Amino acid sequence: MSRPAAKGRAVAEAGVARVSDATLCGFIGYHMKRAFNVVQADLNQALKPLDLRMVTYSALVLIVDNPGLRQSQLAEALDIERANLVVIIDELEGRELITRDRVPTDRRAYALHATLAGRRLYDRALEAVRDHERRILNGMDEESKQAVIRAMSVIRRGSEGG
Amino acid sequence: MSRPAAKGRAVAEAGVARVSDATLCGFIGYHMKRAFNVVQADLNQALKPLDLRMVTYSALVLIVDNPGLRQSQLAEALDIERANLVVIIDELEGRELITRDRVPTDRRAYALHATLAGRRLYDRALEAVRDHERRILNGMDEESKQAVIRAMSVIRRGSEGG
DNA sequence: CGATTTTAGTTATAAACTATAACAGTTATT
DNA sequence: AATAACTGTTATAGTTTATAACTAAAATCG
Repeated sequence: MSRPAAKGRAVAEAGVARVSDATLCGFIGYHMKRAFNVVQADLNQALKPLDLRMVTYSALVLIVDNPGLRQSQLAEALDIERANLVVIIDELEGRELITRDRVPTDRRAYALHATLAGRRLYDRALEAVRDHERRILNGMDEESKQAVIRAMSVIRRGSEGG
Repeated sequence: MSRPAAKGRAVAEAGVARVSDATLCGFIGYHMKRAFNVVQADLNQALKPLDLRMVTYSALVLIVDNPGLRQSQLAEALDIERANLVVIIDELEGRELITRDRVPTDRRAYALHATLAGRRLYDRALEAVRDHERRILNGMDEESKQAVIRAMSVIRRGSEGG
């Protein structure tokens, strides 16, 4: 009788009543991380039926869109180490979604090309990712989307020049 | 003489002239990932002198701001597994930045508190992170920042309800 | 030309991060 | 009192990311 015990909480004190992240909320980066976690989780969920992860999906898209791409170009575009790209390419090639074609004029390099199966999966994946974005953006208006893209570009640009 | 060879490019064809990420650029998630990579790299760089990483920094901030916090509360707030939080707390405790205090009313739990050294590091870290944000946002106007925060909140909210 | 340096792809390996299951001790439920 | 649920922990395996070293081929330069 003497203690209402908020929302059915039991006797033992349960630390703080509510965790405040007010300080962290003062930083854009915090909001970006939290939101990106959601995006990544949902995206991987959306790609799972196609047996793709974020990185294999991105790689496939760039290979389809840039026929003849070299592995080192792809690694740079994806911002991952050449060494780590190898296993990704191995996987896509093993599933016969892409081919590694020796380049006659530079026998060190491989030119990457998507197979028909690769292009078909590309189409399906694109569809799945469009659905995913519609879902996570939840009816966000076009203006807001553009504002985000502009802001993200500012951040990205900053890391290049001086 | 017959071949200008764009921008001093040597004889062997170097795959595609320029990698197009136009398809991926159609997705907000892509822009977020690219930008977040930059943020994360710069943040970790900024925190390195203080021997903090993104996650240890976030944990320290939440502990300072929420005295008496339980590990399970912190794990949930940081969106990481209880099991994985243990080593993080171990590290902060080992450096005497925080203490694990047994709770008399619930002898399973530990209440987390920052030490004086922890609060001092908190202050320095906050300063460093503010500098970092100023750097990466590169003079972005307040309105754009708020637009980003609103958009990130929309994404984050979407993952909670139905 | 021939020696040296650079590049492309690869392998091996370590480090860091994440997820899962199982456990002891304690508290809550019925 | 018996059972279930919760807190922190350990162990472990899977993933991702970073680094160094290697082969083969091409570019550079005396």
